[in-house]
Amino acid sequence: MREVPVKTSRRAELLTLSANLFAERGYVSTTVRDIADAAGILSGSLYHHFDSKESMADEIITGFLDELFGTYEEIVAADHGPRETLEAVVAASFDSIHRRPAEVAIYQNEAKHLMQLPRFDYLNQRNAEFRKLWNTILTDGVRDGVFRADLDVELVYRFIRDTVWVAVRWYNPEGTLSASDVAKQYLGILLDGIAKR
Amino acid sequence: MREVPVKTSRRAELLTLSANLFAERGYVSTTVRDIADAAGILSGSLYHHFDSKESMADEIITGFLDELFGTYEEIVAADHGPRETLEAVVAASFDSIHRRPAEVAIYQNEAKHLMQLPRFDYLNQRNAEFRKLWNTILTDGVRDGVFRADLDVELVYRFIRDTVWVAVRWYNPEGTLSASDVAKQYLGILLDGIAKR
DNA sequence: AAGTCTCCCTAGCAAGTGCTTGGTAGGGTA
DNA sequence: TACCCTACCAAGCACTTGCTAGGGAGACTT
Repeated sequence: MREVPVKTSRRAELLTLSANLFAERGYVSTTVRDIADAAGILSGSLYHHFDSKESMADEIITGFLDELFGTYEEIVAADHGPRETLEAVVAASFDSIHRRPAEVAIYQNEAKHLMQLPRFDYLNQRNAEFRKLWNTILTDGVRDGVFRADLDVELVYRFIRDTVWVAVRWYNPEGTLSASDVAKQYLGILLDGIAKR
Repeated sequence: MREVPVKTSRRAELLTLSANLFAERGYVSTTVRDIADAAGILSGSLYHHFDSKESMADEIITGFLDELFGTYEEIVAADHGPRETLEAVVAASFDSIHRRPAEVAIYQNEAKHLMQLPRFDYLNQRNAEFRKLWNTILTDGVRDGVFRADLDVELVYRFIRDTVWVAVRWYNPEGTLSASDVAKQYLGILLDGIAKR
């Protein structure tokens, strides 16, 4: 009934491997032969583990999004104020960039194209969830007088969303700058601006 | 000696067309047959106008970057203060998103991969120029007391760069929100933050 | 009238694409 | 002994990729 560890181990290994390749070279530019080469097997052998190249990407993205939104739900459930919630969500996002850079990169770079396939319909749902999350935080914050009243909430949402995720392009998990450092710096700019008082 | 208008017209037509396709579907996913179909000709006929698919992308990106950096140079040459320069550069960038969304999208999405080809070495140079531009503006601003002293200039540069360009993903040139509207909102957040005083 | 140039077509090639097939070595289970 | 499982290989199929060779119709130039 339970999955045997050994079975999932090889799958997970191959998924991690292909996630890195997808992130580096892009989904379409990564061939099944590339993946197989990296794994030290032949391309046909991949199809013992997976139905298709597409299903590999699916599994990678699904796993990532499930974990990410699990974290978001915990934060929202904690039910702190808008500002604390915003800070926690931003911190959690940068943390996911730190821990799963490949998955974030794939989500960033390939989602737009994959979303068009029926199989990846859930990406649209996740986007809607994400948008709702941010709109709630920002709207609550404006209502409570924590955020400026003249904000275009929809626009601010887009700015935050894009700015946070796009950091995956330059963030180095092994670098001296930690994810929480980046989050603090970013929140400093976002909340108080770069202009001197 | 001079190029005949008709000659460049057809080229320009095909370039605009392929730029749109590259932006929508991505460079690798756009086939020469896709481009030819959109132009109403056969794929082989494209090679009367261009050496290769790669040279089409090259010409598109080069044209865009030359224009963009021309504008930047004018702004820097005007030699206003750091804050005004920053505002002008941001405004010019959003304006280029408005006028050439396809080119910006291509630059955003494909530069990373194209840069690895010797032919596209100039992308690295342009990146260096861009970085220098922003570092100068920010460093000068900190020196003059216009920007906060505790800024990590390198980090702020990355945030601004990415945030501005990534807007091409959602900005709609035909929408109600103009490029200067977006620039104003963005500068409001960047300079003064979203938190209420 | 002859030549040249632009723009396109017909037809195809070599290299690569995702994926399928039949088969096998090694291990565990009854 | 008989059976099944996991993980893989060898070979190749149908199709797509960027690109090429050679030619032809029409407009312009000389």
